[in-house]
Amino acid sequence: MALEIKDILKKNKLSVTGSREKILSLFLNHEGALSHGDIEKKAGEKFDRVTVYRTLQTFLEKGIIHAIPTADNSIRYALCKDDCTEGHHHDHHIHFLCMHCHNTYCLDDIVTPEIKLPDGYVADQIDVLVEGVCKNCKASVTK
Amino acid sequence: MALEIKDILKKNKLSVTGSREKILSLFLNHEGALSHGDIEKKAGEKFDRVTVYRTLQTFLEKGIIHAIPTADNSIRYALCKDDCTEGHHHDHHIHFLCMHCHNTYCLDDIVTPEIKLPDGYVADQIDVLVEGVCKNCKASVTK
DNA sequence: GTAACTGCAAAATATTTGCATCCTT
DNA sequence: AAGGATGCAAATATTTTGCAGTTAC
Repeated sequence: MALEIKDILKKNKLSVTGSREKILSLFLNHEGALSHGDIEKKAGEKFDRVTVYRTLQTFLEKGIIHAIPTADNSIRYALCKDDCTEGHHHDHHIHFLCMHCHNTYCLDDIVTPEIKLPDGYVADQIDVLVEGVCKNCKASVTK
Repeated sequence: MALEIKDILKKNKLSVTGSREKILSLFLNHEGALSHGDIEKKAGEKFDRVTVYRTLQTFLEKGIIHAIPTADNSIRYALCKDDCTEGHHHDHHIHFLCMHCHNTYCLDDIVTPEIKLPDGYVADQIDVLVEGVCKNCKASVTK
């Protein structure tokens, strides 16, 4: 796992530092998306808050993670798939926000939205946020 | 128009005050969504910033407006249709963010998304944000 | 060794809260 | 008249910036 982390950083022409390894490992070991606050908490008191801001910004610019705006105005971040490059993504994202465990899942390559726009509107990118109950929580709730 | 504004406030059991009339009129006279900053600017220097916060909060709670989270982390607000009540909406929203004029349009009752979730995921609410070029800008750009 | 990264301090910005005053009903 | 809304001041929270010291390559 540690090797994978270093590889991702090197592939993106980033120097391998403790904070980057730590923050990237948080994403790799967490199914779902993380908020800035989540990352600060999970990283312990080891890193300055400013470093978290700057690391997330760097990861965003490199396309390692992407931002997910949610209805409660708390931005979450999640790992991008390999085909996300240089901060640009393919033309649609599907995210699922579980009302039960509050995890955010990226379902990008699982479903495809069909959006019929009115005449005259041209779509360039589509972001879908679905709120509901995720697979894991559903399983634990209903037997 | 002034009558309509008062009616909306009264229908929602809100007292009719200058700031509420002014802020509500901004929404009624603007096709698209407004950010907190937009509202402060358009309202001129007449209202305290705190009043804008509190008025938007009140309108949100009454379901007069709803919040639209966007990828750049700037929340916008837009009028709700009549069937939005008490801060709860129907189960899907479609918003269109124009990359040209930067307006945000609500297309709620125009299109219906078809989202096929993986097994085990249960959807409760669906929010769609489409980025592209709106009808008005398309018309002005292409002859 | 050099360029880049980090932590600290501080500035800038955004949001919330308390309270006295004013306005709506 | 009474309850609610507003403005002001101030407290909090969030995000950004500058710079000196440290680390990666």
